[in-house]
Amino acid sequence: MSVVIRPKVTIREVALASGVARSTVSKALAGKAYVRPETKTRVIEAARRLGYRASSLARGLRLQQTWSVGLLLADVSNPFFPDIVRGIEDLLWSREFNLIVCNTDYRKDKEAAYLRHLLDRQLDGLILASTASDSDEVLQLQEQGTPFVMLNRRHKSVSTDYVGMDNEGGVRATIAHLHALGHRRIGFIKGRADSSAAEERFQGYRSAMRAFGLSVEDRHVTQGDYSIESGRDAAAHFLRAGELPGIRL
Amino acid sequence: MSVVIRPKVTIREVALASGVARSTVSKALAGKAYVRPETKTRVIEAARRLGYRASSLARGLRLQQTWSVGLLLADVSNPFFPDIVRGIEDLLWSREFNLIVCNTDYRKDKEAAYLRHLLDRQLDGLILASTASDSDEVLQLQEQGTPFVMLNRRHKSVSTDYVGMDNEGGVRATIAHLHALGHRRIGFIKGRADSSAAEERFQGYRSAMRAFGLSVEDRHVTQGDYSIESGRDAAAHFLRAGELPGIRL
DNA sequence: TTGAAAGCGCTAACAT
DNA sequence: ATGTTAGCGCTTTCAA
Repeated sequence: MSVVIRPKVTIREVALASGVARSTVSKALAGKAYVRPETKTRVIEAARRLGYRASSLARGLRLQQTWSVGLLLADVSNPFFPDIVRGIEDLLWSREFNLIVCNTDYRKDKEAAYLRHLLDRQLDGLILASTASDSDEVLQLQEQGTPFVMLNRRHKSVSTDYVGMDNEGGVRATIAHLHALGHRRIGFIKGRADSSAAEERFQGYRSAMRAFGLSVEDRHVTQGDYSIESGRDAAAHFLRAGELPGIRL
Repeated sequence: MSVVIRPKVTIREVALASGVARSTVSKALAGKAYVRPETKTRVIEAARRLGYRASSLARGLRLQQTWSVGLLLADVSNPFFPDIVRGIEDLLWSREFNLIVCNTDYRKDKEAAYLRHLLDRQLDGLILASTASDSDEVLQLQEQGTPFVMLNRRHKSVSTDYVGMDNEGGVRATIAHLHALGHRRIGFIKGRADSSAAEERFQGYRSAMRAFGLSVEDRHVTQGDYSIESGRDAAAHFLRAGELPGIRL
């Protein structure tokens, strides 16, 4: 088997083929600036014939753009995330941008390493969906001027763009519901300590309990970490204690 | 609020700061080639102090590399995929490569468009997990010389690298199991027509049925498309027909 | 309307 | 051991 090595055709070949300068090819293809219609069609035709596609590496270096955004999340295989990834990717696709997916495993070091790595890549934007609430890197990002959004996580001191859900309100509604059903001993499994979302949910629990005149007892609150195992452990804990919690979060 | 614009520090700054040429900085940082130890530490120190990080855009253009691989799949939010994405990303992370995730929605046109797009990006490799078995683009890929692997899908005419599961054997084992349990009327919901995996599974169904001396009846075979809806429709179909299928695939 | 030249930031071949 | 030069492929002044 002989392998056909077909060198990628560059703007140079198109220029040669259509008898104009490289800069003219660029203009003709970009569609802006003055180019004689006749020249323009000739260039476009040559480009088509040669199968020319501009190198995004070269354009990127020149324009300082990558048409890519990075998404930092804890773990794509956590069922919480795929729909989010999907939604983001859909929008990016429509804009001809690419999505780079990064799993941080809830680890600060991995997250920081990834962030550094992504900065080298000069991505056009970053979506942070797994950042610890006290991450220093977020601060650096802001200084660096890289556009980014926090997703479902807030930074505890730095003010940033943020998209998220009403964690506190959600838990309050849940507890109101259980209360309406007549439940009074309502337990709570906390999320990771460094998650602002977990913190907000716990706030919701406490304020709702207080609002209903129920006391928050230590034995009704356990610590989880969003994993299946920690949920099972917490449930077992409640059962062993002879408690049947009305809510598992 | 004044925004601090801190220009990205380039190799030039490091060269200036350490009093050597840009090429020397490059060598010193790369760690190969001859550089006097003293010079080397001076350069490294300057780089550290200035927070220098080489632009991967510039390096990429020069080295014709992107340290990225693209993954084409039907839909990340299909529960089949997240674990695969996760596994791929884990390996890439360890090699300091990035993963670009692309949803094709089982659409040939979207897949082709994405493929073109990814070729412009000059990715270092591609993983095709959603390609129709008769895609022309696969052929082009091969001619272009871009390294790629087919995942769970085979091309019907082109021979490529391939990673997949034993579709036929899996279904045969399933049917053997049902048969051992005493079932005789065994139905089958086919996957998408353009999927080699679906084809292999159906082969497994037919050969296993034959092996057990069971006839494959039209009313026991329906067409699905991997969506929840199509599964529900097929199940409803069987139930309406007064059949209780022993297998839903 | 077109082309020549410069430059994005880097690495490698080639002097020195 | 270090520096000079060229060039990756593109876009954008600027000049013609």
